[in-house]
Amino acid sequence: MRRHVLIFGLVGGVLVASLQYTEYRFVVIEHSVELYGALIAILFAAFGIWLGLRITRRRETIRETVVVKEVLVPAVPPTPEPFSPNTARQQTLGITARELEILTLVARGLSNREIAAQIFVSENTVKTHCARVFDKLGAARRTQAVQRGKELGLLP
Amino acid sequence: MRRHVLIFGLVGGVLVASLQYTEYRFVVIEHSVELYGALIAILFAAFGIWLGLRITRRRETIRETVVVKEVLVPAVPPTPEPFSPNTARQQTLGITARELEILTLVARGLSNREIAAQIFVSENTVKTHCARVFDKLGAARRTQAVQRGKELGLLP
DNA sequence: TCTAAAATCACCCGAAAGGATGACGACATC
DNA sequence: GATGTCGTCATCCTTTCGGGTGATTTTAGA
Repeated sequence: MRRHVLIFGLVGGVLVASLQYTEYRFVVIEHSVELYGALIAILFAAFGIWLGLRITRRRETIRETVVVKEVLVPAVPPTPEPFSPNTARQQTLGITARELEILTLVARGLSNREIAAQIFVSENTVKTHCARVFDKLGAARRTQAVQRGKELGLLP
Repeated sequence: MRRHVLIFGLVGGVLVASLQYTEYRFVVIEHSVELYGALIAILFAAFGIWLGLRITRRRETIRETVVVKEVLVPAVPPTPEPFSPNTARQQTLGITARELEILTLVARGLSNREIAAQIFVSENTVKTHCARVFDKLGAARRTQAVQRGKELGLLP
């Protein structure tokens, strides 16, 4: 995580350097300092948002694994079907929270690339999670994994 | 996380300091646009981070003790849910019976080859049916097609 | 503080899937 | 007979998936 700050520093440095460079070539002529500032502002605001999302993402997915609720299933389940995930089964299969998260995104029909973009990781990482969860589910394809996941009550 | 903000602040400070330093050493020309830009950059990066934290700061991490408890559910047959396929929707989408048949097999997690073997046609034919039904469902992948099919009531 | 698990990322390779297009025969309908 | 739909099959090409391996970083828990 420290790495992000480092990256930030580097990017900032490079940006400032390049800005200095281009400054002396184009921008300064038109004295559009406001535009220049706005550009930097937008750029860094976006970068900051990204960084904020990235460093907090892991915080929210922290260990919410074992919150086994002692829920009594009503005799006549209401129609909305809240879907309580079968955490016990997930435990016995050794499927991590992250893996299940990827699996749900797979079930929504997303490609590895789309999943990667959505949770801010590389496509390779998504593939790794997929491979692991496929192995744990005994599935050879993502469609099969989704089917198994629904059978086992891991997915709604 | 506080630590990271701290580090971030430090890096930012160093950046500004070095900028100032170099500013006063070499580029003492009247315009300090770089410093201005750097300041804006840092300011808005911080703002972005704050924003990112804010928009994702919903639930605190909850940690509870593990109490895996088997609850005896009042025996209620899950109500097999006869599942009447939404034929009307199928009609409006122009999905043929054969295509829906292939789609259900896709939903079961079978590969094109397995489907071909099961319904005694060539793999190419399966691919053609798949392509057609994907097009009609507006899906790019089979997982997406399955998801759409369930949403539309075409699949159980 | 040390250790094990989890998460991250990369690279390679082969297989599977998907897109585009064309073709052919069966069958129904006009 | 002409037309249209459906099912069948093919080829070429590109993209995506999946398996395997190895590595580093982060986190949790003892």
